[in-house]
Amino acid sequence: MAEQGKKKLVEAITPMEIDFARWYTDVVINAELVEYTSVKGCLVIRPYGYAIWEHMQRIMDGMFKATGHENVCMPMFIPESLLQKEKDHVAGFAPEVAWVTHGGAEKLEERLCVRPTSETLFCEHYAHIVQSWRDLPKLYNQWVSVVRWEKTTRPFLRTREFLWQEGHTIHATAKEAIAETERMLGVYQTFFEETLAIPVVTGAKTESDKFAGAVTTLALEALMHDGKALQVGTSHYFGDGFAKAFGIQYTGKDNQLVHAFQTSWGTTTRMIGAVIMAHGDDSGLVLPPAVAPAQVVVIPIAAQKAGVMDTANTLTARLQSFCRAKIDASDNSPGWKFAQHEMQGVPIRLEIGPRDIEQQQCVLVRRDTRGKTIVPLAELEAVIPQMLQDVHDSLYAKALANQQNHTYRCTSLDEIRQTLRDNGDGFVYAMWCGDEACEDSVKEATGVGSRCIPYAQEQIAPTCVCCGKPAKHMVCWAKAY
RNA sequence: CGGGACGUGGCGAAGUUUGGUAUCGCGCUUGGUUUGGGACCAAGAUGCCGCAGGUUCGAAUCCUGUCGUCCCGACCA
Repeated sequence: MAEQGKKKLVEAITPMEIDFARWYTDVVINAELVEYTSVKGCLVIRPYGYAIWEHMQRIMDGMFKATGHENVCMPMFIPESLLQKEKDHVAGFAPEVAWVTHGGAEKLEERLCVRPTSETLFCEHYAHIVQSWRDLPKLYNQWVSVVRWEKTTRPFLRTREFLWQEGHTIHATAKEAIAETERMLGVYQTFFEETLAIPVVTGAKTESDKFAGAVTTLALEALMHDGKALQVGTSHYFGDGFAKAFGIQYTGKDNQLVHAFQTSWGTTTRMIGAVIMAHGDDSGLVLPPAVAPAQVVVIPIAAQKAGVMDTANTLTARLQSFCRAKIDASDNSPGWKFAQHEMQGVPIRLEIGPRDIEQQQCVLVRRDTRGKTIVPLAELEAVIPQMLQDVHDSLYAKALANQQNHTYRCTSLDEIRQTLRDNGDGFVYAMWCGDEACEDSVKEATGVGSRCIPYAQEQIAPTCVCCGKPAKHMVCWAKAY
């Protein structure tokens, strides 16, 4: 009874098993990542959520710089006539753009679209600055927000305004541009594995699922706890289609005037959603150490007892010389703090109280396993970095095991239905003839859609899972966000 | 954009059927006692009942519209 009274005080998180969607929203709110505003799909990213984004940004931006990219910043507005220049592109995006029609009280002669993506702006710019083969390549990236007037919205996963990075590169040859598309997919994959501890399936999108205006779209798909796929990054090869539409030509070494070849690639704040749904549990967020705003939280026990706060403060300063550490000196009870920092996914909790000080030790508790270790204070410099690495490694291993346990290989539509019913949602690997009608039929019949044609191809069967004609590819199918 | 649910101090709810003084719990503030898994006592503060119209002597409650949130579908990073 007393326990029941206590539980009522706890900010309830709906258990995943009961309702995964509610679990997700409970976590984003209770971990203080976002706050709703009065505009649908436009959320406040709160300091804790934004700090996670800043770490993602910092690390990824370093990877872009290391591969020779420069940051730029394009305007937010695109004149309608500019957006119209590439017909597939405009057809893809027109349904979800927001328009500016007035400046103050004056109606604009030409309405301006709020960028849903910036290909057209980059193209206009490239048309001006690219004249010679000596001007190529240009390897640009920008960190901005874009607006897409989505009908249904969910924090981080689908918002009307979202933060992202969009890389836009232009090259002399198709070969170079294709290599860039693949290289950046690889950069993303490394980032997901080594920074976010999330395994991904990489491959090409099918024709029907390509980016509007692209020749090919490469994508990274991650599997969430509920067995649904989340597209967490894309890398597009445009050929010279945009260059032709926008008149981007250069004079080659042979004095011939030719069109240039382009790419674009992007990742968004959706990655925060991926972290939540790939690592989180019923106590809240579980953050990979690389992007955790605090990697260690110090919790003084019996803080007003002589020496405790002094020791805790000194210890925190010491930790800060080799990791991101903070102290929770609020007057909440220790139990409250434990729950709060678990909710926020802090990788390691360090408890220090009178008993520990007497013994010159402290208690370390890992967020992911809740494993407790008593460690001599003198050994923290060695123990904590190792523990952070262990947390990362076991998060990755656990996510990978989850992905593998929920990856099914099927040879018929019935088998797909049966497997999903018996084992829950996940990735379904099955063969495909390449016909769009079959792609649609699979979705219709089983509920899973094509996510990508994985690079890691397997010969599961000689024939299409749907029509029985000779198969061209193995496709990764899944229910998706 | 279709189907369903819901908007009441910061949060979660009761009150709406049957119109009549705005309720409860948590949180917050101040003081004190506490502190190894969401502490306790005392005293306080906080409401245009989502918003706009309408009906009525009187609306949180009835009617119309609108905005937002959640869930399920179709579309999308």
